[in-house]
Amino acid sequence: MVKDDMANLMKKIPIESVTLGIGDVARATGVAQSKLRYWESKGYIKNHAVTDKSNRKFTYKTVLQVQLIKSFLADGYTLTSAVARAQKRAIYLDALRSFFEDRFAQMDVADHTATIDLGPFDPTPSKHLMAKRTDQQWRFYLATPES
Amino acid sequence: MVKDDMANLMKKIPIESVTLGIGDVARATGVAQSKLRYWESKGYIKNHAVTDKSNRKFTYKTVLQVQLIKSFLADGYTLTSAVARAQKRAIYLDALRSFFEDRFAQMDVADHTATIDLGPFDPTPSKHLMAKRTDQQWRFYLATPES
DNA sequence: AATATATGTCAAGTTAGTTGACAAAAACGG
DNA sequence: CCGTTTTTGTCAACTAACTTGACATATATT
Repeated sequence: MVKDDMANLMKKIPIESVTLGIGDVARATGVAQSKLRYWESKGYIKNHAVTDKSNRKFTYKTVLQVQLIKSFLADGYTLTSAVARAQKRAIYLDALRSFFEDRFAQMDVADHTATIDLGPFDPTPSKHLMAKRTDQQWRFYLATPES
Repeated sequence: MVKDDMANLMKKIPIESVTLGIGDVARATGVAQSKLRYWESKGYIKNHAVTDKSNRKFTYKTVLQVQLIKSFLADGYTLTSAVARAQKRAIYLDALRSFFEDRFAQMDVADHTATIDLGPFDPTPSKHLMAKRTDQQWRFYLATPES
């Protein structure tokens, strides 16, 4: 049984610190590099280049943003409104990350089962909320924390 | 209030499909490119290059793996055993992802609160387990799903 | 129709990554 | 401790990836 502090690892490599090149973003999203350059020039997506001479770099968050813009464009929105709509949804990633950092206290993985300790279950704080995967399915239950 | 199917977006861009260059991995982890090349040559980390002529590509999972190997090395483990130890923890990311795909039915974000519907609470399946963030803190509660 | 927005292409130049060779630490086995 | 193997760094020549700017063009917008 492997037992470890997963949240700690995730904090060592914040997702914002992982950047990728324009080719990687284009491949992942199916959006042409020329579009990405134009969108960047208009300030719709952010360039995280390390120096002013170096190549463009983007984050995973931008990848999601680009994917969103792409689908809104496909739905017939103009670029400007597609960007605005994508903007509102960008906060999801932040919310998601804060949830993981806040609540994934501990995680155990054995051969075929995984268990996540989600910390105190607020309606009954003496018990911990646990999630367990068996047979490809996650189920919740309450447990009294040890020690 | 923005309301949308976030899990769906994340599924459109599986994290494994996002690849990054060796420079990006080196920057994110602080591990030298020469090390990464050597580790790859020994099969400790996987190269996802698109063609046999093109440059090395790695995934976010590899970034975590590299970070793990690095910390085990710093703890005094040999490279071989650091790799073995990192291997066991690599499944965390898969477990995390499967939890997310399985359980993040819906997510709502308003100005200062975020709410995640985690689906039926198995001890009381008629109610849904909800997570809500207020004041930078996530709390769980049960709710009767609407319609 | 005229103008502004959005995208594609191409060439010449720059930055990033590759390989192979070599050197040299660091770990290992006896 | 010594010889060997593993692991890492550096460097030069080469290739791949990306950049910019110019131009063409298609698609809105007014």
